[in-house]
Amino acid sequence: MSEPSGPRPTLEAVAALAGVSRATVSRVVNGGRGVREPVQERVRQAVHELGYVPNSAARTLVTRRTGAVAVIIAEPETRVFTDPFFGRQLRGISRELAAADTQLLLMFVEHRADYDRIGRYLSGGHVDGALMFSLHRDDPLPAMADRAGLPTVYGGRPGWAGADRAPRPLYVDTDNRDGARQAVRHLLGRGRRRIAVITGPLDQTSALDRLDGYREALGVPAADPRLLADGGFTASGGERAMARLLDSAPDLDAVFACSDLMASGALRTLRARGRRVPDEVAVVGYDDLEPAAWADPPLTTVRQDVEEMGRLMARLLLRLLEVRRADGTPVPVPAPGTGGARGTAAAGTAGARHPNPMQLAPVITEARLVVREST
Amino acid sequence: MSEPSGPRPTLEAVAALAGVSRATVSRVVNGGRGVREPVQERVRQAVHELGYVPNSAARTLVTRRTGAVAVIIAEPETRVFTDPFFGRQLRGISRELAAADTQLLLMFVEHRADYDRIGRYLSGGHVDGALMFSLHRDDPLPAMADRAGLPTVYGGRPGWAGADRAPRPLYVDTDNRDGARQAVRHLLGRGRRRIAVITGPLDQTSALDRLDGYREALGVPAADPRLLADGGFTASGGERAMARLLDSAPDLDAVFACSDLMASGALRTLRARGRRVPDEVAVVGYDDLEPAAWADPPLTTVRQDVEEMGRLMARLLLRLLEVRRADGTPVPVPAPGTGGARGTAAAGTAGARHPNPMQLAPVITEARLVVREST
DNA sequence: GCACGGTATGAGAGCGCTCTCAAGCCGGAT
DNA sequence: ATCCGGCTTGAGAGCGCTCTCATACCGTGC
Repeated sequence: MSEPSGPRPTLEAVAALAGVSRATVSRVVNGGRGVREPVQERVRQAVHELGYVPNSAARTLVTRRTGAVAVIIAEPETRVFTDPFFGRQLRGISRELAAADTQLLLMFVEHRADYDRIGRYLSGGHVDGALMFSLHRDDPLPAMADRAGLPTVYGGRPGWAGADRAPRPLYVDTDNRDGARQAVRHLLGRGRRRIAVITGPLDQTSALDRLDGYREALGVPAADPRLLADGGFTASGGERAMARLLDSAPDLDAVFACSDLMASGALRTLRARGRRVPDEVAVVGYDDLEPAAWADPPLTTVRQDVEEMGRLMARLLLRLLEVRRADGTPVPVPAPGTGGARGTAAAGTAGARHPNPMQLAPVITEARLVVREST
Repeated sequence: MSEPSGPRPTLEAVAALAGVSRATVSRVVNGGRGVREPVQERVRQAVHELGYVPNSAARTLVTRRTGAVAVIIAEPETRVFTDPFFGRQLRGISRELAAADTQLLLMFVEHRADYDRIGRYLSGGHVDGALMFSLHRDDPLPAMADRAGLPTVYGGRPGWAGADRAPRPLYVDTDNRDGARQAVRHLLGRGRRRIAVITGPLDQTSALDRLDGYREALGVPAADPRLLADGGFTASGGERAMARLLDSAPDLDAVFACSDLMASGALRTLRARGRRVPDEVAVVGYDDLEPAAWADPPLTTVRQDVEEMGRLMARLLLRLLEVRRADGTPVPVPAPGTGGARGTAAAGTAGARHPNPMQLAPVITEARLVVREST
């Protein structure tokens, strides 16, 4: 506490001051199991006096644990910071990791070259595990993590989940299909008959699943191409998609936009073209984040607890790390539903002393319609 | 490349395969200075064959460098992820750090307890330096970084900058005062006479400086309290502030909101109260981020290149680390303007072999009015 | 009195890397 | 031939920690 600069004190120094061995100090610093109370007290006193802080590199070198996890966002476009979705999820993750004293390493993938750097990083033993978001089809990241033997949890169901590929991926997702069904049924219930859909990029499962829900609710084998447009999950994409839809199907009386951001874009186009909402065209969004509440008129939307999803991802990963550490072997992941967890079940007992590996299963959270003035 | 699991290969293994010593492999891995080409080739071959990746903990242990910097966001409220400002800045930082192969550790401070954890972390040698944002008055973080001897660059001028306290802080900011002056002069130029201001939290220098610019442009020693309201830099805060202003000064004909987000909130209130924009009330925002372009009507605002500010922060820190490494001594920071750098000058020669310590100065970037329909 | 099991502490090896220093080698100047 | 300087390479110490193993110590039960 007294020497601000100069070499940082080591275990050795603390041991000398406390009149014990390095090993004993190490024990005290790591919980003190098997050290008598008076000795512990002496050691803690010395630690305080010298302002000792363990050197993380040395610790990592021998324990093979870094106490950090990587959060990788594979979104090449500007979406990450214009869509509050990522921020919210990140916040949930950050909170949960902080509670477990685990550090968060943020990495963005924007260019081809980034994959190299990140691949090297993941195999470099810098982190204990990884959280990955918003993967598109054929993203090389999962294979990299797999090869590096790095425990990974995905945000959103990865494309190969359910396929034969082993090991089964661990992920957190909402029930996109059901959410979309609720949205479209709501529109049908209000008498709308020409319901268009603005989808996300169709190489992402969340976008595909929402489109599937739309089809199911309508009871059609495939969506009418004139009523379908890809808005790329961005506001300006939603704007353009809405324009295309109005051109190809001028008689539409409702739009289901697969994200609030796209819905807000759609609202702008509708206003520009003089279509009144919801009188002439009803609009439903998805996410229930800021853009929904601020839109004019406020959006009917499908609520998903994004922050909670982030927290669940973090908990799942921390749990996976705990289990791995206990027995060293990779853990089989049951499919969601079949003995797996639903809702927050998997994380409910995060404090259990002996984690049950069977709880390491994908988590599907609920989606729920929130009705506002746009419908 | 063949063994996916099993213990990761070490320098030793590579050395054995290449038929050289550990030291030589180390040299090749770190650039190969002083190693003959055929030997280098043999080593690289072995590295490739074994899929060798250096162990970062071991390296850090001896070099005392981690290759990571902490980004600390001291925003207790939900502002961080609703205001695109942070995201943009983070993006700039992330890009610049990635280019320098430096990792980004993200930490949020939300509760009192977080300070402890972060303090410990900063003194634990986990990172080589820190970037801090959005500090409020009396934030304990700068003192912590200082005590830990951690090179730090601030986003936005810290409160004590210019005071006697040594060492002078290194920061990146825009010319908030000038930006505000431009905004208010613009309103005056259009014949507005009762111009209100919605400020940010007045324990932040950026909020204070913008308020100062407002006063200067109006040529008054202090703002009329009926024309001033704190909007806390949030959308809903702007909404409430606008309502208060309309109550206390019903005859106002213009509002300068010190962020786009607050301006969008103000627009909502104005619309709700039936005041036409810009006919009855002109509105100017600040930032020129998404909310400005999407607002209805689109906002006249003061543009600052937020992403560039992030990049500059990162560059400044990297530079500082480079200099520290070279001579080990703390570097004096000249005041901005007095021999310091303006605009991007400080970062212009980032690739110089022998960095000039004199370039390690606060950077003030330009603010520029962008006129749109709201005025 | 002595063997015994259990617990508290210390000694010391080693985690994987970098870096200093000494040794070896070569060509050119003496 | 001899020496010198520069360049390339290897040997080995050591970064700060954890963890195994041996040792010392204690109280029991025979």
